[in-house]
Amino acid sequence: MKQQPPQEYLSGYNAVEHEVVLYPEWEAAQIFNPEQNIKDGVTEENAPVFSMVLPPPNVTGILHTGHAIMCTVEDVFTRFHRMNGYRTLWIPGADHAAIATQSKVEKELEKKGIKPRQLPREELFAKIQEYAMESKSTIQSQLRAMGSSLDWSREAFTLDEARQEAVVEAFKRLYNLGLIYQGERIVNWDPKGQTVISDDEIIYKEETSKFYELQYGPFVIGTVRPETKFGDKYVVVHPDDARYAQFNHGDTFECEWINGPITATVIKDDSIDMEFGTGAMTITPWHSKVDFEIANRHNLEKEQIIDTYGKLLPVAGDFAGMKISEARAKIIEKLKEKNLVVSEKDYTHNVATAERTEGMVEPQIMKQWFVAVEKEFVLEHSEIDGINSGDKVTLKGMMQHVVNNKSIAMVPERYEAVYFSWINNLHDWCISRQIIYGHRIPVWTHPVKGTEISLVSPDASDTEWSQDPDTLDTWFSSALWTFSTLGWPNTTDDLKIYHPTSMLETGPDILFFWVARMILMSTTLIGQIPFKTVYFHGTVYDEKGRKISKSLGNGIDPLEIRKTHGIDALRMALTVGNPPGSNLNLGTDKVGAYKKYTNKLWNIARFCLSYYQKPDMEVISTSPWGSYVAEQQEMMNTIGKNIENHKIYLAAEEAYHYTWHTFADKIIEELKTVLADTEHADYETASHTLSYLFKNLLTMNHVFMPFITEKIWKDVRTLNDDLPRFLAITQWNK
RNA sequence: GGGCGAUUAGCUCAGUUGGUAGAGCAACCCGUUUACACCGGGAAGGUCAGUGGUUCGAGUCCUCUAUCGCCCACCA
Repeated sequence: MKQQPPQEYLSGYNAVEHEVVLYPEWEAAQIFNPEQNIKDGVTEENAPVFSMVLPPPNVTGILHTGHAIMCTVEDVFTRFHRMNGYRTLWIPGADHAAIATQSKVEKELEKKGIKPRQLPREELFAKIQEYAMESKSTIQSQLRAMGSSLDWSREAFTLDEARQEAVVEAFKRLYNLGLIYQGERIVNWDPKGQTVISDDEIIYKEETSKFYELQYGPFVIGTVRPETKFGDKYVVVHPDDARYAQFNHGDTFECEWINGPITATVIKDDSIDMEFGTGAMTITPWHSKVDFEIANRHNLEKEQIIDTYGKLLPVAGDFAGMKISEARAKIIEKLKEKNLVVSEKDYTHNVATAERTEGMVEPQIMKQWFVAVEKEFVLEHSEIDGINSGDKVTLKGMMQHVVNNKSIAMVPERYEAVYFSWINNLHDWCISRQIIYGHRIPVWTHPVKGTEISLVSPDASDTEWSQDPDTLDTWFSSALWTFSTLGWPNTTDDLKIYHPTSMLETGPDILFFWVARMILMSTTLIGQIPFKTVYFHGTVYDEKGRKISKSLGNGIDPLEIRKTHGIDALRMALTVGNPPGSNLNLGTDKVGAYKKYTNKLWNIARFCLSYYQKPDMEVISTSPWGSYVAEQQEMMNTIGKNIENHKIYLAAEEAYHYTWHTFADKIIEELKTVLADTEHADYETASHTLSYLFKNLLTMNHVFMPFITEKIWKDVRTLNDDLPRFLAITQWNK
């Protein structure tokens, strides 16, 4: 018998209309909560576990294609495992993104004429927090819009109460192990942002500036930064340089310099490049990393020339108080008057700028907090392959070990080499920042009673306790993410069940910032790897392969495309042809192609719902179309295998191809002639077979296109009421 | 300077251990009384960047080159 499909199937598929209804239904039924799945009998309690954390989006912006790709890929893996009987957990959250958030809010305050740095600390913090909370709720709703099957009951924020507890505990343990220390070191100072930043937060920009050769006693030295040269009293040459053979290490000489005569010392050091310039240079240890190291090797004096606002100090004499940018030309003028400029030419080189503020980075020697990556310590508790509890280890060593022995696998594999090359050059991690938004360094000092690590004052009645004014690098708290979201430092069931997590899916741009730091924290603090597999998705470019940028206006806004094409279409476009680690050139055309696909599926449903009846396997077994059943089963196996092997780009394409060119073009075409005649001898078997294949077709497509398939499932259930309430919790192979 | 990736149909890209080149989009021809014109059918389109090699056989493995992209380091 034949029935009318629901009225809405008579026109094309309207994506948004269904999307906005379905997500709240999923959420209300808590089907993305693994414990609820067990209660509902969807998952066995002792089933294998699939767990994953969502890389927490920064609270500074709105969802972009990068987020969309992340949600999509992760949701495909999550839904697939949930539908295959795994106890499946995917945890949502957001990152407070310390510097990024603070500088964004400060800019807005400045526009209103408010000087943010003059506000009391608490007041500025409150304003930033207010912005962060607002932005966070926007992002949450956008993650839902993508169809992400996240367990919202476990939502976390890197700066919420539970995570503060985790951060303080982590700091305390590392401090007690001697891995966190405070030291005077040369650091990257951002005068614009008024904070230190880590090496990884530097962006090098090409710049053409003047390269001067200056007469320095008997030497000619080169520089692009004459404004730092006031205090230079060491000239460094290579020990093997024949040109300077007559000078010995430690020789001194008098020479005329910017502000009058000085006494200079000759230093011989291997690090000098004899080919470059004259092979002689003077050093400014306070404001250059390389110079700092040379000075340390030879025990030379260091003197600060530039203050933290980028202005010259009294050592500059007449130039004191000037900004370096304006001082440079004037200094050269004076040097010319003194006849000390030998030559000048254009020179292209890279200058260090701060990622967030885009200000020039000015190295400074400062007292900061560091994590020691090469210091040996005893790892009390270890579940790591190849490391025993009580072994002596270093952070660097463990970070290398777990990837080296494949405890953690990266997909694609080539990122392992990138990872190792970074680790090999790793220096101590500077974790203190001179901003106020973030986790405040939990170090309290007392003039008499010493130092304590805690979130609040060790003794509120004793006002002599004072807390370190700095905050922690935002990556310190996100490095704890795989286990802080599961309740650490408390010993929770969640930790036991879901950690180590199964997979981390993220962009390769945060391999060092985040992936490596998570490995560091997890191995050290809980003696486990944080995840077994790291899957790197590609970067999205436009259809011409250009970077997405605001000025080009070439980005696809997921929320706009949602209105015109629907999320399912976007998800397909982001999945097909997007292998891990390779870039994805995405244009509206591609999304349009998959919009047609959703419509195709819609029309398949219109046909199949007309002939649907509860499939009876016994009837089907006598069907002349048995090969279709076998073929579909094989297809689903292939798709499943490809997902397990991280080839979702192939899996999605296979589902697409099967749906369109096998199911629609072959199977429907063949069965429709039989179904047109209710008296046909094969009518019953045709109807049962079609219904069965159709039901599986929805399952097959659900992980990629959750909305449309779930909507159709609802209509299938009206004809087949013993099916699970949601397709999202229906088993893949049943 | 060091490293990685890419180069396949007009465009965007697949091509799993080497065995006669694939998809989508675009363009071309034909076809609309009931699943769908957001469609169906058909045809067309490629010395797989170049070079040398291994092999019975190379888009696939190895050499070198070119172009593009990315990452890391950074020289005063």
